[in-house]
Amino acid sequence: MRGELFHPDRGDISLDKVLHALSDPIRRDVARTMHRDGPRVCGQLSYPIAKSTLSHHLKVLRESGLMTTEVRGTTRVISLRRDDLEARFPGLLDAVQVTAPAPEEASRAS
Amino acid sequence: MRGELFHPDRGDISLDKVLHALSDPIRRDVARTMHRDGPRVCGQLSYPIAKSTLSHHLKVLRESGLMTTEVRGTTRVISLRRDDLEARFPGLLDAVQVTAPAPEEASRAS
DNA sequence: TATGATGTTTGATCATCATAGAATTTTGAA
DNA sequence: TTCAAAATTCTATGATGATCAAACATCATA
Repeated sequence: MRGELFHPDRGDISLDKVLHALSDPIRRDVARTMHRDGPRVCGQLSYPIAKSTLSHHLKVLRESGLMTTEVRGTTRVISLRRDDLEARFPGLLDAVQVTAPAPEEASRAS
Repeated sequence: MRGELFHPDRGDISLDKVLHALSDPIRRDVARTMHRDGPRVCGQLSYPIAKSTLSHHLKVLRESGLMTTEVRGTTRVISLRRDDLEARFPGLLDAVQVTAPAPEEASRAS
């Protein structure tokens, strides 16, 4: 936990990686939570998975360019890179229901 | 090639599967081509991959709900399920640059 | 009924991924 | 300095995934 963590520059955020990151429901939920509640400390996230697994998901989110991780003492604050994503892929966060009204999982459609 | 091919109902199209399907650049390009040129015959698609690999990608696209495959004699006509996708996940196809101006790969952003 | 054209399916291989437990790193506080 | 808390990294494993070559199925037509 020495050097700085990798974050891609805005212009280097790739659609391939972003879509792959978003294809996992837990990662989408983390993104949604960051959007809804603002920056979070990792420990405040709770999912039925091991800590190391969550850590892996956070790494995928960070390296894809979806969020930033800021080291604050012994904790880490994660935030959605909303502006960068909106600039690079307008409408995407809305479309995947990260930012969005999106009440229940199954939006009536058919 | 006997029975009918599986296509999920509009309401059963899952975001997980759609995003996974779209996370591959070849599959995104197939979707973009269908949108730009209308329904295509598979053989008109040309990528530097084996036929069987392309067939696999088309299956992923079809089973995710992104396109339909219609058997026409010895060929198959594939089409983008634009309306279904728009109804289920508004703005998604635009955001992932399937339907969109999207001139070059690297949209100036940073 | 052969034959060719169009795709798919099968079988195999190598890579990537989600997952978890254990060990490790870092920091803050007793 | 010792210890607890927070989170990552390491290591391993089972599941998917992308890929290709070869075999197969279907249809149209000579």
